[in-house]
Amino acid sequence: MLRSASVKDVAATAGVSLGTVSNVLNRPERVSPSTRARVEQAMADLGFVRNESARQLRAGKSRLLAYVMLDATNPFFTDVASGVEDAAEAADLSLFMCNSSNSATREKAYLEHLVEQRVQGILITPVDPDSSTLDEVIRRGTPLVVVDRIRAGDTVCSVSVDDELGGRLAVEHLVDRGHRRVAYVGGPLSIGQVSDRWAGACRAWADAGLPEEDLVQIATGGLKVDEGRRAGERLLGLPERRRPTAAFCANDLTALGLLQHYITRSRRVPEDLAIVGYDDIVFAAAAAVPITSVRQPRQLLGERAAALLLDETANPQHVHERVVFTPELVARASTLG
Amino acid sequence: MLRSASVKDVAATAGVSLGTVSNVLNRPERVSPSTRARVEQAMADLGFVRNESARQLRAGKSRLLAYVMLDATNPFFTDVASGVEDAAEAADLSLFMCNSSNSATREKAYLEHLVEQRVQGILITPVDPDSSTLDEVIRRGTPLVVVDRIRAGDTVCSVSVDDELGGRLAVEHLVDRGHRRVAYVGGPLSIGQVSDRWAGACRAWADAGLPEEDLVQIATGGLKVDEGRRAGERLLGLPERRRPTAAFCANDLTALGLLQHYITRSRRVPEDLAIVGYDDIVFAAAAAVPITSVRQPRQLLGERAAALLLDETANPQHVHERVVFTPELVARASTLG
DNA sequence: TTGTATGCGTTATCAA
DNA sequence: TTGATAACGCATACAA
Repeated sequence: MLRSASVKDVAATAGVSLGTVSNVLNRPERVSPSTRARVEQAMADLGFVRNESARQLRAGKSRLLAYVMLDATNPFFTDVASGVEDAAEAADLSLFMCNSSNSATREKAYLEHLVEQRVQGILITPVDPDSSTLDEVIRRGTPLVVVDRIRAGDTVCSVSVDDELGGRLAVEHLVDRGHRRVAYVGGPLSIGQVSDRWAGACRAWADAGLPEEDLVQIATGGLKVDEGRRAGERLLGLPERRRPTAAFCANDLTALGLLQHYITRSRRVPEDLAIVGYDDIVFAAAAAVPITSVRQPRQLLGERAAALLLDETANPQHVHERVVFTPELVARASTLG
Repeated sequence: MLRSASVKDVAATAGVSLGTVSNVLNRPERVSPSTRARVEQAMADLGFVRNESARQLRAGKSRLLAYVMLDATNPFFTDVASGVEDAAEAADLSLFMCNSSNSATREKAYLEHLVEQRVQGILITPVDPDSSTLDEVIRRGTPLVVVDRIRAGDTVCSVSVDDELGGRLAVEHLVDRGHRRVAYVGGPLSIGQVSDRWAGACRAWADAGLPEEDLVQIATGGLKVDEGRRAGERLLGLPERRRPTAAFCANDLTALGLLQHYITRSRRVPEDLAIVGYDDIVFAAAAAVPITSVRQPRQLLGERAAALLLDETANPQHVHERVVFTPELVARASTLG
């Protein structure tokens, strides 16, 4: 099959004009049943498939949406993606999923491609929400919505979750459970999430009237399982009387690593260390000691972001919105004993 | 920005012909430095972006590759995807990632779209490798490679891992560790993987000269964490003298669920139950009791599949190949005590 | 009800 | 070195 059949080919074998074939495709009611049947037969015989590029060119716009994920190996983002997917499907749009893998270079290359593809719009969890790369995209005419991050200024819509509140919920819970020396595990602080959750943690700590120095920060270089393990090492390396009795981790991956380090060293969770994670990924609930975690409405995040994007493309009076969802603490054995 | 600038617009503002603009884009060496500068300036001023649809239409083919995943929430597939992504990037192709979420309907819709997009080729882990939907795609001219599944006949390339061998490795390991009553946890058997691993398990069991009835099957309805938990319930519901001392799970998700059920019931792993998983996802190694698992070369699977696809698109003498990789057992605490 | 003609943006061929 | 023109496949306005 060298070149696939075009409307012209179909027209020829059906013995009708090209316009009629097009009518069969787009306004079948205008075509008499008999010719329609003939055309449809010809299409079947030739294995005719619409050429989307040509349609797009003609239409002046595509029926494509794109979601640029920050890290496809983090279940949090695949859940967001699933929300986006549902929304795209409902709007009869195809979804282009890309994974920047936390690389600004890769992200930029993808954005370049997407703009060239004339996607209707881009949903993105950017490596750096304030990068000028995003402005460039907008300047060139592709609407963009930031997911799970906040961007300074009001040039785009964004959908996120209140991370400071999340941090507060986590630490309030630990304080309620009687903990008076707590570690915050996460990093780098340059990630908005990490610093906001830390800010919320500090706030809750101060509100409880506890001394500042008893909320310690275990700074990590990232938010993967391995960094959690290393945080465990550092905690166990502290002299016992100064060692925190609870840890609040900036995400579940680090929480899982930390849990593993403690358990494999025959420490008990929550007796030796209570743990709170963040994101409530399926593996948090599935851990040997189910992990208390701050849940974010992941699917909803994706769905809502897609809705904003669609509004921006369709509605001339669209105004940029900043949607902030509320997180929720899910208490499990890792803090309840 | 209503309509983005075209080559024609660029030509007009630069005061040159349309052909010259095209030359600047595609054969800059043919254009005198001064006019080239003028054209480039105009492109910058107008925010010109190539229209990929038009290029595609003109070229007669796209620069798109697609990977249709079976389940984006399973880390196994995101790792395969990352391999595909690397290969696509190296070949300067964009990658369209889709997620069928185990739904044949959704899969079909995606394939339809992809064929219309004239993607160069499709990598797919199909819901049903023998479905005629795949034939339809091929018949309409889009090359296709099956990933992590095998399809009867030789109409397509496929890349997979020897699941029977994997099953054998798992059970041999358990037999070596002295287990004489073992459960196989997984289902439904209609999934090739599940039945092949079971076949391998049986083979190893027979080779060890052990009585058939002591390798028991705990059939599950799927391969998620929850099914693992339920399998745990069923195991603990057995009278102790007939209860298996080890379980081989058809994937890590079920292994994690099973592990959790045992641990939260204060059973010990591996003392009360040794556990072997399959896939060696990051969460297997990260479990409180690190899980022994059969590792598959996930990234490589994706890369190799992409390579086969690219060969099929570029090489007229391409012949379909069936690549089978060898799995490897990674022993950890869940069987080593 | 059906046919004809035009243009979307790009690239390549050929002429100037 | 640059310019004019045709073609890719489709959808639509308009003519028959």
